Amino acid sequence: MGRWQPDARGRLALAAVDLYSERGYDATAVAQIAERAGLTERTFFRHYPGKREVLFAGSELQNRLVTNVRDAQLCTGPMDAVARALEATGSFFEELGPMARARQELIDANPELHERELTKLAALAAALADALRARGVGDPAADLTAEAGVAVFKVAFNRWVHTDNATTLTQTLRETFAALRHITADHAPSPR
Amino acid sequence: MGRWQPDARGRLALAAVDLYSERGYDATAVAQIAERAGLTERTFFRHYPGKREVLFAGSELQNRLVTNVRDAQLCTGPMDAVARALEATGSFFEELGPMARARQELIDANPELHERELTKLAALAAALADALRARGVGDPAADLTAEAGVAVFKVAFNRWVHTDNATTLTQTLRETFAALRHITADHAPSPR
DNA sequence: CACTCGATGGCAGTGACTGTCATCAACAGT
DNA sequence: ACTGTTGATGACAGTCACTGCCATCGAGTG
Repeated sequence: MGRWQPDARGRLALAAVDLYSERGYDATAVAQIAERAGLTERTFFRHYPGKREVLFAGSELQNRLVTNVRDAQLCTGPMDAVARALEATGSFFEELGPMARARQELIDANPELHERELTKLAALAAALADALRARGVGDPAADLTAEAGVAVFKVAFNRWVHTDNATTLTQTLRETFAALRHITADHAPSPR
Repeated sequence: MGRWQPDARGRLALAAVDLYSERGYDATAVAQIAERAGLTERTFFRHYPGKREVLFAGSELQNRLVTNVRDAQLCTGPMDAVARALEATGSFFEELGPMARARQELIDANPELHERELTKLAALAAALADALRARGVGDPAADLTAEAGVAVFKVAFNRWVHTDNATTLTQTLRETFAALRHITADHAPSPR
């Protein structure tokens, strides 16, 4: 057996989420997280670069999206590629189920965490735009498609997460993309 | 004459921007800002809630946008209202001229500042969505229109700020809205 | 057995931010 | 002119996130 208990990182994450839920994010000190995990504060910062990052560690969503966009059929337009890539991630969240909702409650309750989420979504948009450029989409179409796609995701996810599970996230995403299509179709160019 | 020099807040802002530009944001301590302004660190935090907020103090852009959306003609669709409200703010930035670019350079050089900017844009989207709902726009159309509008603004502003002033921001916004219209028009509903 | 390596502890330090109380000119009312 | 209040500031101690540096010590390696 090792000199230390296994999976220090996982224990830290568990302790952090528990404490954030129990006493609130602000009222939780890093030293308390470390103590509950049987470690020291210094070790916490060896596993996570900050207090917030425990809740934003993975990059699986971004990886899936980029892969999906890269592997999309060549005939599809940029918005189709992004839309289908996003819709394909619905299962990702529905597997997590109530975990995703609990996490989102934590984030919504803290401006600092909400801010961190926005930068994660911005990174996602940047990665999507890069994937589109790799498909030959030019500028500013690549950035715009990525940003618009993430905007749709924001609205759809927010709607899904605050609804008592009648419709799936994938379905909500489809409807939101359709709504964007209608909204922009009504929009006429501004007169000079 | 008062007991103190006038406009403490303004002196703090000036000192902060100067120091951020000279030594960088991270290398500048709040105590140094206060010292240059002839004040103490404690007083800085009485005028600004944090080190970042010096660069994000005003809310004039948001006020203008909300007013413009509220006063838009009733016959215009939601996206038209948002598009024209945004295009009307072009003059706001062009009056500021090179100040806007210098500020953006600072922000782009620091992830912490960039993060703050994202939450300001998110607040702007929320305010736009509220203004749309006040016009009778329902959900999720209000949120979606606001988020899409802000997405367009992000791309257009980024493009304008990194270009040597050939075209105006208003013009860039018009083109970007047109690009969004083309991109979404090509997008077909996903097959079930 | 010696040697290295990797994960951790310990500890001091910096800097952002807060709570609290003291100060003191300006101002209002009498 | 006297007095009480107010408002912006100074002064100071304290908390907490985060960092650098060095020590420790079991586990693998030769």
